[in-house]
Amino acid sequence: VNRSTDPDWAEHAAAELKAAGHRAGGARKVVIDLLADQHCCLTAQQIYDRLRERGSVVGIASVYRALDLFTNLRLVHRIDIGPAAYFEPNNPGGDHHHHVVCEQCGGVSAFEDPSLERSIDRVAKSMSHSVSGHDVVLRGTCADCEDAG
Amino acid sequence: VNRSTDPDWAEHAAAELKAAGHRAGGARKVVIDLLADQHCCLTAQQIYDRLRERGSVVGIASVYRALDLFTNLRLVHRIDIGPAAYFEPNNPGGDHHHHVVCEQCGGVSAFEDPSLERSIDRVAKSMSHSVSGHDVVLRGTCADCEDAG
DNA sequence: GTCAGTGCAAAGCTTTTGCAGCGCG
DNA sequence: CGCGCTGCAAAAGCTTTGCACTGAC
Repeated sequence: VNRSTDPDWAEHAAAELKAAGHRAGGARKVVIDLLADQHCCLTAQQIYDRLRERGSVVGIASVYRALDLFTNLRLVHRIDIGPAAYFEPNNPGGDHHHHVVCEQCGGVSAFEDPSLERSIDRVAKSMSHSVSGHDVVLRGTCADCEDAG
Repeated sequence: VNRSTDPDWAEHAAAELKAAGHRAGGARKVVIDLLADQHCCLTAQQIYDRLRERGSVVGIASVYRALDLFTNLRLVHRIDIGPAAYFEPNNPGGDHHHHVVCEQCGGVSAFEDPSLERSIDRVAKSMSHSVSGHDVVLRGTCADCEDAG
């Protein structure tokens, strides 16, 4: 769960945008490229900051608009953790994972577990609600903070 | 997962507050009583509105302060869904459940599944992160919206 | 040339904080 | 009768929206 740089996803996202009738603006491109480089989820603010560090001057409103569009097209996945929303590439097919949050430092990391997925799928099928997606968030203290505290 | 009114929890919460050295203010009491009456989680704004409907004039700041205190004492459980935080009584021992959100109407309902819990506990134990809690959120379309749409 | 996409600034929500006064213990 | 709790109002995040302008097609 630590793959960096996913050119396949970036291409996939660009193709889906075009297919949905959207033009290829500059802000969307750099947001896609940044997301494709990440190994875990980021907030809109983190994306904005990293883009500016890289020299891409984009407005934060464009970051939000891009993320909103990508989320609606199911190109990115949105996770609500505490007061902010986190975003990450939604890889069609592979790499389905969930998140662990450190209550001390706020750090977010990823994990995956096929048998947990099977449990969730089974529950989802047994409900009257139709279920199209899910999220699991574990909360606790990460190894670093455990050592420090 | 549809038990309304939980006087046991209200008593428990009051006792824990006292034990932690807190005074019994009016705002905290009505928030506890309201939460004890609910069958599912509420946002701070919903709690504020329902209290005023009932004739309890409390400031929304006091609602937030009460919820923050209760969460720290682990008397209530906080769930982040979309842009807002939801709160519900944290029943010691029984009634551990999770939530399903309707993407159409925004409605939140509860479900429980012991085998899902076992899956999560097993994953939690296998991590370097120490894990003290977790949440599962399913997203989809509820039966009513499915019929309507 | 048209209109989607963009950046900036202002506004909207949720949540937190400052402060004076009330009231529990 | 002190200090914790409360309500109001102002402020502090996160996110969305209005608007004029740029640039993709």
